[in-house]
Amino acid sequence: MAEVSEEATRVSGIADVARLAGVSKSTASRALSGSGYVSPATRERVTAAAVALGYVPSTNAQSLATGRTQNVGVVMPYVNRWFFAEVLEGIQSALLERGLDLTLYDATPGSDRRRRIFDDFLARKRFDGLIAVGLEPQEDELDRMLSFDKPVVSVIGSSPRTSVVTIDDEDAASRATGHLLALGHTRIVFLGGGAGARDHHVEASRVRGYREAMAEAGLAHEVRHLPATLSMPDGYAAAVDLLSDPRERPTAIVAACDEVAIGAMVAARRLGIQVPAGLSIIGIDDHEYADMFALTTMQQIPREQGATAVELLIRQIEDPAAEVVDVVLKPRLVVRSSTAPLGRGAVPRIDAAG
Amino acid sequence: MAEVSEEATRVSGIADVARLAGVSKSTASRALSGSGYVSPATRERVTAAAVALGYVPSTNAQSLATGRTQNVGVVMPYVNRWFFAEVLEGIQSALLERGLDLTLYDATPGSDRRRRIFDDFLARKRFDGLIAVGLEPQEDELDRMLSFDKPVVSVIGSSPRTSVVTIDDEDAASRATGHLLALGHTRIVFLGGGAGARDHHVEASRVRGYREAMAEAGLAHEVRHLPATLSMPDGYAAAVDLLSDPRERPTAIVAACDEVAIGAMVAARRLGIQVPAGLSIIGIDDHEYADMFALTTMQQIPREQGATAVELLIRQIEDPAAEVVDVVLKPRLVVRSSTAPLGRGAVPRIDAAG
DNA sequence: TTGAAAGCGATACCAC
DNA sequence: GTGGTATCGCTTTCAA
Repeated sequence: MAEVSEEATRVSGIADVARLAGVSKSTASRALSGSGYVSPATRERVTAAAVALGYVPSTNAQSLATGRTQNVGVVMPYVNRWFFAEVLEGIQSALLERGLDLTLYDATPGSDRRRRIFDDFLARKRFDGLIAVGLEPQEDELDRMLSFDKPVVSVIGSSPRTSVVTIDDEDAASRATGHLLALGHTRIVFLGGGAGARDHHVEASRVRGYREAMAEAGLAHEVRHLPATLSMPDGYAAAVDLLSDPRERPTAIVAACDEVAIGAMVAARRLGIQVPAGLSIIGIDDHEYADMFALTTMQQIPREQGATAVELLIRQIEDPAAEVVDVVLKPRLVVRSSTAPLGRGAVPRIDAAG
Repeated sequence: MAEVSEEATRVSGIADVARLAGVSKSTASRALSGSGYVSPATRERVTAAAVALGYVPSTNAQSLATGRTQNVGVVMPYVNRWFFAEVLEGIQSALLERGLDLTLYDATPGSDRRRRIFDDFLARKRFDGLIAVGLEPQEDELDRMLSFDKPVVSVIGSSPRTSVVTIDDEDAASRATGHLLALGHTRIVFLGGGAGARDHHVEASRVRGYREAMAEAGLAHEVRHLPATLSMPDGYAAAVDLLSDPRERPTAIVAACDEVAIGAMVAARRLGIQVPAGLSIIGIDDHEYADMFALTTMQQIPREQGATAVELLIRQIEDPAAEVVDVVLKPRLVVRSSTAPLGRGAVPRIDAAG
């Protein structure tokens, strides 16, 4: 390693570029950053010199001088769940397109790590803005993020103090329930959410949407919510409980998300219950696996939510006075074959598409 | 926003701390960074002043002065696959413990984005070291990463030029196959891998392990590899093909990874084939869902691989002369109930644990 | 043990 | 249009 770097040409700075182009540092800087007057001829010479030297500006020096870091911080509670991973990818590509780096803060809820992230790491302000994914009501954390005096955009969750990108969770759950009602189901259970100690905004909204749809259909007495973490294994376990007793068994399930829905499907099959013949299941997400499980679901596209969040953030970085906006997406119903009219469910086809 | 920042106290720098403590900037710096001589009394006064002012050093200025960024770059092809997400979490927590930031470069294979990451982003050298996860043989990309003259550690893949953390893929597949052979199976198919254009090192090694185990058992003529992407939907689709024709059907499957294995299980159930009664399936990973699907598998713990990678990297950052090492982990067999002796498979139990 | 001053590598204001 | 120079905030010799 040592011998390589000794032979290698010293990394060149803007001073080298200026020298080679026969201009001053200031002119070189102006020519390269594109701000300020430089004659076309000079600009060309400087650019050529930069290319010739393989000049790469030091972002550190730039940041020091300008106060801009060219970097965006992303705070999210998990990275190993479909929704979050997709949002992350959406954010990443939107950022890359604009030449911005992404610093990830994986802040598992309730962990010491999370506290440290908020107390120490974020305080370094190595970002021009922050995207908070699924941080939920936690007011103190939001306070903290806003205290840095840099723009913040939330994905998921409602906050009057930041721009927000989210789906209308209540509406999504309500329409999912409506789909089942339209198929003639009345014994409809809502599965998942409300399992943790804290009140999760997304989960609560979805439960509410379900409740209201049931109430509107005059089925308030049939309302039944079975809590579970928003994960496939937990959805599976909860569904096994739910479905084991034939007398208590519903004819349809609205799952809090696709992972839970798929867990429920697996449980149903394990118990010998045909889906959708014996049980209809609808989810919310349109998860990567939804197609293979032929899952009917309310589709959201987290990748686009991530990209939108970046857009909103950039806007605010460029113009701090830009207004805070909410982008509320309406998921669309994607019908596959995990739902069927009550009592007339067809046995699912067997092929790659499910 | 403007009015807030105007009322707020100006963010304080080390100069303010020094002034408050009644010492010079240099002394303050020494006291805070812990390098160089400072009398205990002075140190205390400086520390107190720093706390009083809520001083947070500017990492940019620090980096500019020291050349250290306090930041590690992580390059990985996906973030939405179990293995990668887990490795990422492992890396993140190890980094946070040491006060280092993590910049993520999600370099989807073959994308323009990926090229840009290598050409432009990495070139900024905003990191003290790089962790490359699953970058595979790509020599040119490795060249590029090494050209920055900063330490690089790979997770997965073998490279004589960087430290590597990986499992012994060949051994894993070979032992997985051995497990099936021991149960009396002979018609064993290897499912997954080898689907893309490029030769994926991990996949190739696993296939080889399978081949050799079969050959050693005198079953070279039974060797059969069905390609598929390492994803659940693809594993599912490939398995549907494989299992549809009863005459061609194997009695056991070694899957290239758990996602493929689970896809195959779902396919089997869809086709009415009992697992393990009619078909044994073994995977490699010990995926989050393995338990719920009662999948027998060769366990690896990617989270720990990530943490190990961080350790190796730090060591090299602190001592560039530190030797390059390979950490090769041996997965252990976790027997659940997706595998059974040939012809005597029990019907799986029905409970939460699978 | 402490302080003064010279960088680190850019940007940006202000003359020319 | 272009160049000189102060500046961003910290670290780090080198004297004292």
